[in-house]
Amino acid sequence: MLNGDFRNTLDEKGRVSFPAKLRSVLQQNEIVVTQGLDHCLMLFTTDEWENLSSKIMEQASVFDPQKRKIMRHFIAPAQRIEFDKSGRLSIPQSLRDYASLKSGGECAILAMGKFMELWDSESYSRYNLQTESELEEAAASFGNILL
Amino acid sequence: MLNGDFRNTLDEKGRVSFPAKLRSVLQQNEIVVTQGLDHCLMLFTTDEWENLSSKIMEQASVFDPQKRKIMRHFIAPAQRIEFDKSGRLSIPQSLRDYASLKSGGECAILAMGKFMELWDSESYSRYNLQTESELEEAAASFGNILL
DNA sequence: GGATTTAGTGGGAAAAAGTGGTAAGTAGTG
DNA sequence: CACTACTTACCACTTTTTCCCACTAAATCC
Repeated sequence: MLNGDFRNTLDEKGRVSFPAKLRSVLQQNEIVVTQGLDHCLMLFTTDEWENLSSKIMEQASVFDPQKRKIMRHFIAPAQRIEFDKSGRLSIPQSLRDYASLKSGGECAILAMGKFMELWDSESYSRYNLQTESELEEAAASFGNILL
Repeated sequence: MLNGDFRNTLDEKGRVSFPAKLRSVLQQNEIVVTQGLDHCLMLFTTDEWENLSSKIMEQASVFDPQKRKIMRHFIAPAQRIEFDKSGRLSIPQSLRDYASLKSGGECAILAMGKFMELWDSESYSRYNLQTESELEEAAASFGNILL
């Protein structure tokens, strides 16, 4: 079970170093990156990705507009990326654009359960501000689980 | 299993360089291009195309208006195109028109499973904006797969 | 608390990918 | 048959990516 919240910088060449703590849990030299929701990127282990994508593809018919949307959003942008010698990921341009990751900017890496998210730090702060009120409501509906 | 999301430019002569990463997966130096849905082009390996088109043709009766439509839309405009020495595809005029690909404009190449799509970049952005709300709904129905 | 290891950052050189243009060939037209 | 328009093939250049090495900062160990 993955967890963690890290801040690293995306350098001029579009590389982020992937937190060592997460790498040691993953036990593999590569990861699958694709578009997520709310304009962040989602990261999966190769196994998790195979699992997820095959489930999507099973259901996917090109003639259903919603499924086309899902395929274009999640399946197409997915890329297997290997860590370099210093444990960094080189994020492809199109994915950087989607998550508005700026060269030289800070990004947030969140790990939760079976997947991870990669955010532009500013976008993430903005998201947190905008959804602050939703948190109360959301937490309320989970109240009985918590205590 | 193909995947990827790339942005390349269509030059003044109607050529797009086909992403090297996809070419290395395809293992052949030609591809079949035809009209797709949502005003993009669809690209197939020759094998996939043979497979798909013969399935369409089996069912096709000239006396059913819907099937005439399918044949005219997918079968008729299909073209085998070879890569040039620098790995580019020269897109025929009529297909460029269908996808409103502009000379000197940027285009998006999406790969998903058994086929690929070629979009005018602007049209694709427009599509993404228009379908942003659908994504939430569509993703919701896949929520249980994710976790 | 100082020394050693580990994580994270930055940059240079080589390779690969993508782009633009000229020349040669082909087909269609008057 | 000649001319024009268009396509194809080839070559040269630019940009991006990849690989490697070096440095700094932080954490860990004794």
